[in-house]
Amino acid sequence: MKIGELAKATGTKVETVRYYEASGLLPKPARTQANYRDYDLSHLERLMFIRRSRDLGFTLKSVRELLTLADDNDDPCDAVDEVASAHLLAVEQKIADLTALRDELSTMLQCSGDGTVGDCRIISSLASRSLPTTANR
Amino acid sequence: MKIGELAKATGTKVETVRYYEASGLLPKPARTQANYRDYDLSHLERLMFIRRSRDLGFTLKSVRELLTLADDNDDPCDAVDEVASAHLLAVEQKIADLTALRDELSTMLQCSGDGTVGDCRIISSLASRSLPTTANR
DNA sequence: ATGCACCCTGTAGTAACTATAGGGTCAAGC
DNA sequence: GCTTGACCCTATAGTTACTACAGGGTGCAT
Repeated sequence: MKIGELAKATGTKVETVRYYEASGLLPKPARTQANYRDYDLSHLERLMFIRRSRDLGFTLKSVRELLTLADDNDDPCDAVDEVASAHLLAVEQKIADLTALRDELSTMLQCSGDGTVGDCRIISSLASRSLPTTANR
Repeated sequence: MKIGELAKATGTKVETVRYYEASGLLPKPARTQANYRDYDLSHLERLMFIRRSRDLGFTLKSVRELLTLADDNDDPCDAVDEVASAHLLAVEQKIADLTALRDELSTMLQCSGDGTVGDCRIISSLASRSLPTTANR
């Protein structure tokens, strides 16, 4: 199959497919006489794996790891578990961070009124958390 | 104050401060005879505003908008409100996305066992969502 | 033979920094 | 008076995961 078909079948852009090849995630396919990439089922499966992993928020680095692990069919699956668990933890952390952030934002927005910028609470709440008494963070 | 002091006072890296200047967020300060940047209180305040906004997840583009709006002290504060509300919405969307993702990940992880990669459920659940019947997405 | 959709390579652009190279400045200590 | 170390300067490249050209070739239909 040609790159456009592969791309469509996996919901990927053509450029992205080429990018995955360039970064070594997708093996180089055969070429037709016209120098077109010619993919087979194994490429399709691998690309689907990559896309699904990306959809689940794994970085390409993690995808690379997962692919390496998946290729070694006899390895214990602990390492896979580790990658996935680490990612789950990271996602949970991000949710917690974003939730805190949402609360702050919505507090900030609640006291917004009809005034001008001069006495806008949003602006002033952005301007100051702690004033220049000591260094923060 | 010198750039290092400003950086420390706002929890910013020196390079980041220079980057904000280069991208027009922070006005160019005076220079000492030795060509060192020489900041005053207004810079400190502006940088604090920027950092606080960034901490709340605003993009630099939004920060730029907020700063422009904040500078125009007599404008109605509606525009500020709009930027902040849009951001709140985006954050809420992201939380929803990540929550769905977390659920999928944790489902995936629940059925992980002690086997080898050959029958690892994580790998197979990454490999296939829908098989090459139709295009997805 | 001409149009159109598709393919090719190679390079640059995106966001928001971070890091490096290769240099100058300043105050302290010997 | 000279060195050492911490700081400052500019300019450029690297990071992540793509996306978007520019400039060209291919294949099929009309």
